[in-house]
Amino acid sequence: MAPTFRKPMTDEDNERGRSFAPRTIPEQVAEELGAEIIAGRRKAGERLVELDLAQDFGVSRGPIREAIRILERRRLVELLPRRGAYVRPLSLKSIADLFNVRTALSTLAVRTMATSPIESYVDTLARRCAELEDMVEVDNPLGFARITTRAVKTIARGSGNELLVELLTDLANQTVWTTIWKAPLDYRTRDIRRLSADLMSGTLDAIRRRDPDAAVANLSRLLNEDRDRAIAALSDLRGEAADLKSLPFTDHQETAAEAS
Amino acid sequence: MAPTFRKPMTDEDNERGRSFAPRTIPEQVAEELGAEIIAGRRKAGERLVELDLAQDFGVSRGPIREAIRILERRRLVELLPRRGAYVRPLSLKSIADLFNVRTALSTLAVRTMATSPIESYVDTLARRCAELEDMVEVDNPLGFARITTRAVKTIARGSGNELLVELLTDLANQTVWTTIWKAPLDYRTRDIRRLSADLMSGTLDAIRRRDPDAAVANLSRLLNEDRDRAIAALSDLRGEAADLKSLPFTDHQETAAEAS
DNA sequence: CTTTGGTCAATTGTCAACAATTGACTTTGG
DNA sequence: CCAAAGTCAATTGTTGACAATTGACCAAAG
Repeated sequence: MAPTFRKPMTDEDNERGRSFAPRTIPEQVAEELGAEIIAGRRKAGERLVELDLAQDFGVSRGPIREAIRILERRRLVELLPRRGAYVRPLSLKSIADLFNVRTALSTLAVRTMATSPIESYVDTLARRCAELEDMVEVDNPLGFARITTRAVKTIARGSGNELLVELLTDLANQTVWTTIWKAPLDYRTRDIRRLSADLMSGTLDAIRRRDPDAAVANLSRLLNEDRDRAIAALSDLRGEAADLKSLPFTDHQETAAEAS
Repeated sequence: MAPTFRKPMTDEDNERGRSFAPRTIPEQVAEELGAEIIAGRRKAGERLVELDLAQDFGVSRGPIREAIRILERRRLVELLPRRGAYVRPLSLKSIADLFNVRTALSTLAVRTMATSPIESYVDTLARRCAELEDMVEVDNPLGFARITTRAVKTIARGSGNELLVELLTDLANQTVWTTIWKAPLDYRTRDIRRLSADLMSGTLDAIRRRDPDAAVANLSRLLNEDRDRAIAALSDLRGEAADLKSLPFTDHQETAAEAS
């Protein structure tokens, strides 16, 4: 593009319309492209060609390359050396694995928070609970999922463990993505939303009572039921889930740093 | 600094064709540089200047840039937009956080493995236990720590959850690094090695008995004692830990991507 | 003596051209 | 007709040059 110093204003930019813009171009591209992936506009397994992306975003290949590495870090794309980048597809098993890890980390977060909470986040969590309550009667499962995700992130923040916040943010993005991706969005019925909202409130109460075990019990039940429903819903699409296994890169390469 | 050994990727190299180097330059650089960081040759908080690294490794800045992104993914460096890359320093608190997350993930791994283990990894774990047993009487705390790390990774593999393997590999690298970094390496006395070896064996037995709770109990006790000793040892160096706080980026920047 | 503002070198961000590799297609020989 | 080898376009890997930003240094004013 012309030697301008800023990414040209596009529709996507207006869409996001945030007051504080991300600074560098790779970050902007990563955020936008990541949003496309999470929103399902880029299909699982789709190849991401650098030159195409460069033209789409009006920048050269350098920043695109870095953006792809950022998205790899966020587990949204898989990078195969010399073979290109692909939107990371998830097998049914790896989705289950994902939910299990998420639950394990959330459990640590909520236990920590219920032991010595950061008060301001308790209030934030209370707000999230209220939002969930309001959404019980509304048929907006995706919105409900998003609030749940935020509540979990609030719990991570409330634990004071920044590492947890970081890890759970990435994993939560993936679970939302998964949910949107192919699962029937209406698998959260009204009854289920009722139960989820109650469990989250129960978690909040337990935190306020400084009762770690109760907090863990509530939250892990919530997340495990979430997992079971998501898996069940996805299993119904077995046909499509099947050709998922045939996609490129279910295998992982060696992590080299095991130097003896 | 004087780099150890590395291949300056020249035209001659390509013509001759390297027998074993199917990997790309950024990966090689990341591995080498990551090893330097883990080995403590690069100090915590040290700035990594692209041009210097480029000259050290005999390549241009492009691959260096990507290598840095790889190391950011592995949590070994912190990347500040337009301000450069730094060897990630860890506050006492974030070390504790790290160990806690590691325990939480290991707990999930061992519970899964004890429920439905992949047999081949049970054997591998048995081998690790034997190695630990052999090292009880030897005064090689670093080696002991490494075998422990490998055993944990084996447990992750044995759970069949690839995500866990990936996450625990990164975190384990950091814990080893931390241990080397400033903690007195001799904080693992013979008695402590004795206990650790026994707890790992207990974990193995529990897995073989298909007793998840016992497996979790053994392993989490092992890891938690590890954490407590590491923290205690590091706390003795409070003076040095203090100037750690004065390093660049102990403050937490906004996580802008609070996906709307 | 502190503060404000400007200048400048060092460093990171970006780009476009070039090199090397891959995977598909074509050709050739059996 | 099939198999093996060679060819080639598309794509990723790498580079050096150029642009933009940062933080430090220094000067002048309060």
